[in-house]
Amino acid sequence: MSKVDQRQLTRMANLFAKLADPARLHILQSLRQGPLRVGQIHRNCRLKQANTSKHLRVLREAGLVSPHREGTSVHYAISEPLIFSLCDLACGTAKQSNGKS
Amino acid sequence: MSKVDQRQLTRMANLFAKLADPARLHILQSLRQGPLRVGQIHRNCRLKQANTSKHLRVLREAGLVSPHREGTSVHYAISEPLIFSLCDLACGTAKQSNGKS
DNA sequence: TTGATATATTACTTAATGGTAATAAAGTAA
DNA sequence: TTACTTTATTACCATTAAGTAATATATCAA
Repeated sequence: MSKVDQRQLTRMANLFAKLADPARLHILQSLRQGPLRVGQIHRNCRLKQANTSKHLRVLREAGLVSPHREGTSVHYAISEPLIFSLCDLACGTAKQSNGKS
Repeated sequence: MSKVDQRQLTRMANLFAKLADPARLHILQSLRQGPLRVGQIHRNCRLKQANTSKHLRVLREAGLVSPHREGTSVHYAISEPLIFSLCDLACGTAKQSNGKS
C-alpha cells in the first residue's frame, strides 16, 4: 500500500530541506549556466563569504554541487542537474500560494 | 540575468520547507488516493493526534491540502496535485545521495 | 442540558539552523 | 621563509520548528 518507506521519506525530506533556503536556491540558480568560483558566487548572491561557504558545504554534502580546486580558488559546479527540474516545478507551484507561517 | 527574484526564491524555499518533513510527506502520500479523515491519517501515519493536526495546519496554510467538515470529523484532500510531481522527482533524486548533515 | 467523539490549540521543551565575526587553512608568488 | 589571496571553519547568538501533554473547541446524540 505504501509506495515509499520511512527511510525514503526521510531522504526526500532531507533533500527538500537543502532546497528550503532562498540563499541556497540563489546559489544553485547562479550555477545554472556553469561553474563559478566561490568569490563570484558570494558577490553574485550578495552573501557574506563565510555564509556562502557554509551553504556550499551543505549543498556539497548533499551531493548537489561539487568543488574543483584551481589554484587558490575553488570552482563549484552542479552535480545533480535534476534539482533544476525540482526548482522549476516549485517555481511554477509557488506563485501566490505561500502567504502564512 | 536572474530568472527569479528574491521574493520568488523565498516563496520556493517556503514551499520546499513544507515538504522537508517525513511526517508531512507521509501525510501527503496517504492522501494520494483520496481524502481521509484526520483520525485515519493519524493512525495511518502513526502520528499523535495533536501532531497530525499541527502538520495538517501547516499543509493547509500552504495551500497544499484543504479541509472539509463532515459531521464531527474533518476530511482533508490534496488541493495542489503538482506536489506529487515534486515528490516523485525528489523520490528519484534522493536515492543514496543524502548521507550527512 | 449532559455525555461522547473528533479535531484544534496552547504551553512547553528540545534540537536544528542561518547569519556573523574572527580565525584557520590552502595555495601562490616573491 | 614572508606576504597575499581565496576559501573553510569555529564559536556564538537568535530564530524556527517538531513532538508532546493537557486543554479547548466543535459536532452530534440522548
